[in-house]
Amino acid sequence: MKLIEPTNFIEEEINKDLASGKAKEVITRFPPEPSGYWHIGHCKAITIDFETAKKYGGYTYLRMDDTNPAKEDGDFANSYLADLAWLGYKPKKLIYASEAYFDGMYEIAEQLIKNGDAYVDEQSAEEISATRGTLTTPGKESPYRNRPWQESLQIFRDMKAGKYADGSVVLRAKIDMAHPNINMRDPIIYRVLHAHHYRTGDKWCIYPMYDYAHPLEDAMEGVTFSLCDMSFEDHRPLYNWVLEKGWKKPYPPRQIEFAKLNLENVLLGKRHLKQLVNDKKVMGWDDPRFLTIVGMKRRGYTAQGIKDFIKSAGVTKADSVIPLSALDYHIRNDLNQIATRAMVVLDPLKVLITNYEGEEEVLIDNNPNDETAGQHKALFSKEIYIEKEDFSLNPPPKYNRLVVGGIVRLKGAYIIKCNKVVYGKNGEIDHLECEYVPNTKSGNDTSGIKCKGTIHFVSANNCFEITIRNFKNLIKDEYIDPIKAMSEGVTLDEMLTPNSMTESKALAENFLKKAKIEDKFQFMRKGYYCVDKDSTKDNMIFNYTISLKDGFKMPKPTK
RNA sequence: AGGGGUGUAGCCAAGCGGUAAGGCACAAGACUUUGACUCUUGCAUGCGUAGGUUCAAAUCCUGCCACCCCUGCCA
Repeated sequence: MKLIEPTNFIEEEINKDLASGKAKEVITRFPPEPSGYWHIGHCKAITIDFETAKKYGGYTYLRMDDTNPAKEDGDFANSYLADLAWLGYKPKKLIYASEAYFDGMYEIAEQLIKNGDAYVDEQSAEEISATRGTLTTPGKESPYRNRPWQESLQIFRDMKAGKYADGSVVLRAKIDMAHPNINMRDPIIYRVLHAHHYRTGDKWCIYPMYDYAHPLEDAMEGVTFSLCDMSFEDHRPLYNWVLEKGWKKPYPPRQIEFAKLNLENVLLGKRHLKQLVNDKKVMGWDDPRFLTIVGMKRRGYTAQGIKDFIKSAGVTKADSVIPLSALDYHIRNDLNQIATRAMVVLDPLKVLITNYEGEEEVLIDNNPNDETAGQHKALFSKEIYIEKEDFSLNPPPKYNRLVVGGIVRLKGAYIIKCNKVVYGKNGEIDHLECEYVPNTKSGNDTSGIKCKGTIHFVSANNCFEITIRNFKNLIKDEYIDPIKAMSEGVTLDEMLTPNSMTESKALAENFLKKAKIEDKFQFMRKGYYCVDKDSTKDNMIFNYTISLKDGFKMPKPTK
């Protein structure tokens, strides 16, 4: 296997192992426990696992790390397959650790007992906890620690046969109760659990612990590099101990840790998201305000944008917190290349073109940055709607939209001049009276008139009402680190932005009637939106994905 | 003297003894029939800190400081 030009420390380590012959190929795994929905943090791990292996011509397994029947559920496992496919990754194989490796792990456990490397402890959970010692003091050895291995083996077999109650006995690795690393103080490697497993049913009533299971799963699978987050760094000595005592074969897997992804003003914890779902603060796990995969997908984020963001963040061991603006950048960047342009007036103001009768087609580029995207037809007619904020009675400096007596270009159509503001009974502006300049049609402008502003519009004869779902960040700006805030006593409720989801109506070009769920559009000059799954034939709902960058700083109103 | 990690700009991050890449954000300007996109320019005499080694140190050595993780029969 050839070496590559490393782009991060993990690849440097892999290169070293490949060069020295410690490893022969790069096979990785992504090992979720099927007990919750994936979020953007998982995307980082997934991306690293899959991209790293791919770069070396290796491959990646998707392995359900389902060693705890009390927490796991097959629905989650199925959701992962869909999420992974959406992200654009295809695992070499889907493996359920429970089905594939439980037998092998059990055999190895018996071997460990026979070798004197593991023993059955009959102390209570409280006793085990109390004798583990503390961060600064060593633990005490269990009275069962040096019992004959034959005794341990017999009990272990009886545990497996169902003769012991939950919590009454455990199998422990015999390492060192005085070890400065607490993980090495005779860790429990098997516990009794009479629970129904979503894959293996009632076949087992003893289940291996993570620290014992993970290295053996990796080894049996043929994984060569087991990449995980920094919180497992302290577990690496145990990972290696299990391999050394239980696996004993050449080319064991190597665990390498990297720092996980943290974002400002974002809550990702399963517990907290679940609370928000249960309390009906959001629409569900796929709420567009969540950075779960299903949430981001519904919001209109693209897999490409998410992956670009993750790659841009890099792979290191240092703690970091990335502002949301970095994610926004990559989402916009990708959407800019793929989203179809459309004209939608979010807050309509009626305009009558006094010197125009009838109607005519105008052509709008589907994507000015992509010639192959084609064009679609919009309409110009006597009665149109423009955005309220595109007209001003007392314009701020550098305002180049419509003012009384001023001109503006209607995107794809004519230049118009505003002659009169017509007020309604309540004193509000009812509509504008404008005239169009005949020889200024887009693509055919012979007038020579220079017009600074271009605004979007819809024709009354070519629009329909849609529903817009607007989103604000779920967490208030001041809570950059929500978990920390909670630890300081702030409640989840206090951190929530009030009315972070609102609905409004807008007028869209008829062209948008054909749009299907998840289709992505740029509402010109406003932002990116996508069709929500709640849409019906009579009520199309568009989710606000993200705004366009706005270089014009609208000054505060003058009065 | 518990153990394990990490400190480079507002935020990420290259750098691996030869004189601080790049991106985000921000600012100014050009272009523009989207105030988008694109383009140009600016943005660390400084690499947690104090010493030391060297012709030369973000890189090597020593001390100190700060922050993160670890006492589940969770993963």
